[in-house]
Amino acid sequence: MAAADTRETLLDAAEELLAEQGYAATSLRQLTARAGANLAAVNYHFGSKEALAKAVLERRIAPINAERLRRLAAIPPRRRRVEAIVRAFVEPPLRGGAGTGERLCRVFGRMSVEQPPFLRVFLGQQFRGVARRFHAALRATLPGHGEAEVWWRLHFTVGAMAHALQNAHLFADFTHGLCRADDVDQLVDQLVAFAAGGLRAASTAAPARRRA
Amino acid sequence: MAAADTRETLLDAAEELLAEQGYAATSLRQLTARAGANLAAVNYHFGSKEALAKAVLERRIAPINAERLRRLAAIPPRRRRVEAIVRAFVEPPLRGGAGTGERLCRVFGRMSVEQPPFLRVFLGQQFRGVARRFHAALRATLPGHGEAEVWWRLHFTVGAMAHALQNAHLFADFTHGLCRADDVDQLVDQLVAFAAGGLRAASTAAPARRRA
DNA sequence: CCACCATTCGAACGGTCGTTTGAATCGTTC
DNA sequence: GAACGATTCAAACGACCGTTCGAATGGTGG
Repeated sequence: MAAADTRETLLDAAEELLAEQGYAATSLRQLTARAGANLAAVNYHFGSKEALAKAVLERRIAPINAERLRRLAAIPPRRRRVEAIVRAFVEPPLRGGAGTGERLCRVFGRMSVEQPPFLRVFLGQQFRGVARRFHAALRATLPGHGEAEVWWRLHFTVGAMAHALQNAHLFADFTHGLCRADDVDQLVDQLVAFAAGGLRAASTAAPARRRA
Repeated sequence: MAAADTRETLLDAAEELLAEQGYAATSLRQLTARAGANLAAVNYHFGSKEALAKAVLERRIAPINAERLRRLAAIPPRRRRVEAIVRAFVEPPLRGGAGTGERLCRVFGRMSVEQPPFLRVFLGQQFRGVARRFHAALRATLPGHGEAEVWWRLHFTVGAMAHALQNAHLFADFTHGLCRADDVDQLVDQLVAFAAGGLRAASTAAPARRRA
């Protein structure tokens, strides 16, 4: 097998296993076995397990964030409604770069939750710029909402997206197969409607609030 | 130290570490050291690491779900608006049983994402009943929405809740401290407004949809 | 054909993991 | 105070971890 092939195969196997089991629970022996490569190949091609995990994310994040910004910019000013902005934000990661939508999103979700210390700074840097752009676009479309409020709601949207894919199986059980998160079209439509509704909700007054 | 104390101390230490690092990344040596107990204490009191993790969840889930149902039932029929139902659903886990709100929710989030195989069935059983009750209550308040649709949106609400706490630190960085997830009052208010808005959003038509 | 460099391979390293064991210790009961 | 069950303890078990190393292998340019 050519060297480039081995590298790519390792990245694919790592992407699968990180999505299924997370970072700590995935061993290099299991990973290289699935990739049909030698155990030492990971350290030869990437240097370490951490570097491999980083490479898995790097391979996907950049194209997805670029696609998000491309779609955001492509929305005609007359159609700058919340739905369109949310769709530009959630659809690229859900559909993935190359048919890897669900798996990729699960990797992100896992990593962002497991947060191996070496990834915190890295993940923050990768998403900060895109988040700012969408935050600004949403504020422009929702003039009555405060800055913090829109941040909160964008954050909630990310959570809804990540969770829906993470727990696709559990969710299908809950609903006796009524809702299937592997139907990406349905998922995107439902998520866009929900998040847009949440973003548009009346601004919270914030003063004197009741306790329980 | 009395036996009951050791048991409880182990549960507390496990709750902290599972929230911070997840299941796979937490070792029993680290855990027992923090609890000031002997390494063998875990296997003596709980039988295994898996059983300890299960016990951590069991200690909290039942009271929280009971509180959810209590609050749901306590809503006067005249005030059965979406906001009240959502608040009854999200506030008990966020505030936690005994000042442990954030930590507990992080444990849930971690576990539901990491999904150690031995916990999948367990978690499903614990939440199925409560989820059904809230699904029914929401449908009664939102007569125009379909069954699957309300399931989707309840699922999204859970994701928003879990994610907001999981990534509290990252989020505070993004917003330069503008949004602090450790301010539970603010978090609950923002989440209730967002989720209620999302739940109330117009029903998705579902037919012929565009592709990007 | 040969020398060369990149890659693969089997084997081992030290270290940590969850678990088990058997003896030491504690609190209670007679 | 002696006997006893419950609990704690130090130590070790085998297994698996990420990483490293030197030899074997492969294709390429001289």
